[in-house]
Amino acid sequence: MTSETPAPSGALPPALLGLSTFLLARIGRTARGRLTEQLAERGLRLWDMAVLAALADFGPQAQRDLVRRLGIDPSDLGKVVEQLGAAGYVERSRDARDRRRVSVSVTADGRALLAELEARARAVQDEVLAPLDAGERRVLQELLRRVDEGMGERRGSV
Amino acid sequence: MTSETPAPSGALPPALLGLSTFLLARIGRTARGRLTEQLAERGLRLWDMAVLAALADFGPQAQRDLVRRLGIDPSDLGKVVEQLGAAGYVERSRDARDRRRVSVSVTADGRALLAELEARARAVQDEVLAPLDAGERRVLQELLRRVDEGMGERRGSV
DNA sequence: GGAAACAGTGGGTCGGAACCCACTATAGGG
DNA sequence: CCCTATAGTGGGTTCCGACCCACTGTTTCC
Repeated sequence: MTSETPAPSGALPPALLGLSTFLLARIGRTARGRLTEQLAERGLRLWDMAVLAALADFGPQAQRDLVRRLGIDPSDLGKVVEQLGAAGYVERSRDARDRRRVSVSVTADGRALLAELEARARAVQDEVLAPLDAGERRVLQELLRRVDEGMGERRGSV
Repeated sequence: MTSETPAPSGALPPALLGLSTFLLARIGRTARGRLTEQLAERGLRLWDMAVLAALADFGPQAQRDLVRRLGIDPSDLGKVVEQLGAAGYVERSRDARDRRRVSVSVTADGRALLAELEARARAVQDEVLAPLDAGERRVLQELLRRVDEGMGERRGSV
């Protein structure tokens, strides 16, 4: 019944733990890691989820819109959409008005998948935020939302 | 005065923004990235700072202790210490009691460097947490600290 | 009708982080 | 004294995400 985790014997340096920057980096990394793990169980990555969410929330749109919205590289998006398409989670069709564009839409299967992924994400969340009660989680969520809003977006937003 | 950042035209999917997991992943990634940037200007990486902080906070110790404390790979730590030593930020000496061990301590230069790095980290923090006032930052810090404490530590803690 | 801009695709590169193994030197227990 | 465990070093590999270029087809503007 030995722990699966090697686990540091001592505590981390207060000099680091006192920096929100550092905590954010550290916790964010863990959250990201666990989320990625969950997605990997379905053979997916963060971008897949982001694309599905964008399509579900904003409706069918051209790849170029997804590129701008998500800050993903056009080439990479192509690959993501290709995979999602092959698996039946999204559909692609040439835009009749502008035949350069490929309009992408999420299928029913895609929506179902997204729901599952969101559930997994929420599970990760419950794990990570375990020390906080419901009220505190709401406060945290709100603070994070505002921080996120204010962040000058650079590349690779997701 | 055109923005240096390409910047997504539209907003991100609410389905994602509603997940704290996602916000943490995203913000944490940004924080980490900017911090890494700052360190890179001095030719350093996160591990360098972590090691300096650990030495400053807990005093001279063997590499093996740093390995356990920080959850870093022993081999990687060796490289970090080697670099820091070459630059004069830490000193290494064989432990007289147990000559297998290499005791590492931070030098005056190392402390000065650490102070500078902390200042840079705080600058990043001011940037990232700009939307929050002082009180809110304190709340956030406290929530993060508790979340961090509760996180079952896996590998690569820093 | 031709030139220039744009959407998308395919095929890469590059750098970083995590990880791992083989080896030396030392310690400590029987 | 031998055998095993430990500390550290050197030299790798592997994986992934971000990035980039060259190219095709299409539109737009003159």
